[in-house]
Amino acid sequence: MKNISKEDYLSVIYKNRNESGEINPALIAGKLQVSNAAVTDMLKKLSKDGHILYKKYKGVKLTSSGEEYAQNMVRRHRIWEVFLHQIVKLPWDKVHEEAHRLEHSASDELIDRLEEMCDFPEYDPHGDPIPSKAGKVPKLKKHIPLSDLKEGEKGKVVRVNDFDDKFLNYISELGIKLNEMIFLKERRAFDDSMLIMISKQPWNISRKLAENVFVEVMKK
Amino acid sequence: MKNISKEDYLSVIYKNRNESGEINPALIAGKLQVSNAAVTDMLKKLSKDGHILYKKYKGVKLTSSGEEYAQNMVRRHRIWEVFLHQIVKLPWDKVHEEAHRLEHSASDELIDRLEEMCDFPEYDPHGDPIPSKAGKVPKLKKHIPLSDLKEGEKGKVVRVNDFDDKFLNYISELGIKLNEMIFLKERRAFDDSMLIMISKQPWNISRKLAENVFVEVMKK
DNA sequence: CATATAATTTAAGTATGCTTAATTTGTAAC
DNA sequence: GTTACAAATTAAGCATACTTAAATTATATG
Repeated sequence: MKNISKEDYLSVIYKNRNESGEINPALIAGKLQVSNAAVTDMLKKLSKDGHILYKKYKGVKLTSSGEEYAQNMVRRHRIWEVFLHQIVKLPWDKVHEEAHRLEHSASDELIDRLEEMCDFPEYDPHGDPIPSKAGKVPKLKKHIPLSDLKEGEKGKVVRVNDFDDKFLNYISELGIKLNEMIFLKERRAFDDSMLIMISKQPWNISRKLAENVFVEVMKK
Repeated sequence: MKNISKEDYLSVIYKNRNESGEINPALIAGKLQVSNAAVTDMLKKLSKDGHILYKKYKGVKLTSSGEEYAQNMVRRHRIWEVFLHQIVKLPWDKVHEEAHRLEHSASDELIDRLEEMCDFPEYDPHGDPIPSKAGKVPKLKKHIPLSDLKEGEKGKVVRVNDFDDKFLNYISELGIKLNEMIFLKERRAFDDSMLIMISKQPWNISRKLAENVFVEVMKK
């Protein structure tokens, strides 16, 4: 129970860095709901531990050691999510929060056992890939945000952002879940909202919502 | 993830207080492997929180609020133990350590769900009673330490102390487990050891070991 | 009943991970 | 190329939960 904060920081860096592997302190602060000063503090420690490359006022990047550590934390989190959903039968929109608390506590052996019980899943209940014990990360099918779907197109939900519990709760009420089909009927330019159909039910959704649901475009 | 230490202190007090509900700081320090000074420190905080009655140099006692809190922690721990053993199939002697890490993290809702999955167990894998959500603590059958068994008597294992992982591991190797029959063949006065039979296998065990295994005396 | 000793408490100090406020730096706009 | 602004860092301080060493208290024994 010692490295909870460090583990959280490394996870956030791993999950939110850009294509070149960099991330701004302010983004970390936002995700973790702490001050920028707290982030600077922790970056120094992580740097001293050899988990990140860090130059003052320059970018932050994971070292291979940091990458390994972070990837393992992400693995732990996602395996807990699958386990809680698949075995314990917690609802899809509740597992994120619970898994976040448990991910720091379990032994590696328990995580491996849970993975086995879930039959070595490749994706978590939100569609995010689960790194294997050996460090392999399953590839996702090509997908785009729902907000980029064109009028008249159909998409299959392959991933949703789990940035917020209320968001998950809400889309779950709309019937949005993994592998569900969404048909984009109409876009309303004036407020960027859009009318979608989910199993014959029409819903009007905001751009913000659509940006956090990812679909594989289906041929008509 | 805030009250880990407080929760541990309250659990230890709950589980180790004497018949009049009191406990010495030194015993707490021993169980938690911290200094006596650390205990004094925490006792002040727990007292300020209203969880214990505490007078300097006098005894320590749980208030009803502290009792409730502690009992809930014990409940959480023991439900995790049963779950890890019964559902996850971890070996009997491994669940204590793992449960200890998880007990602080799960939500009350998850604990209730795990309890339901295990079919509302009354005892954990070491024979300790599990307080119900309503606060009821199942009674144990009348039992004595194995060290008090007389030569020629037979006892059924109803409980073992889970004070130490190595201890559990060792007795598990001897074949000692819940509901197992133990026959006391001979006592050796000179070193307080004793010769026992477990499913036709003889073992010589120390007094220390025998003091931590509890049996229900069986009629011949 | 004085005193020795063991348990307990206090005092001072450490590490971690935060906070707010002040300062420094990088960069984008003029 | 200044300058203005936002982002990042430093500084000072706080809470938690420990540590060791010194002081205090309870009590057990002669």
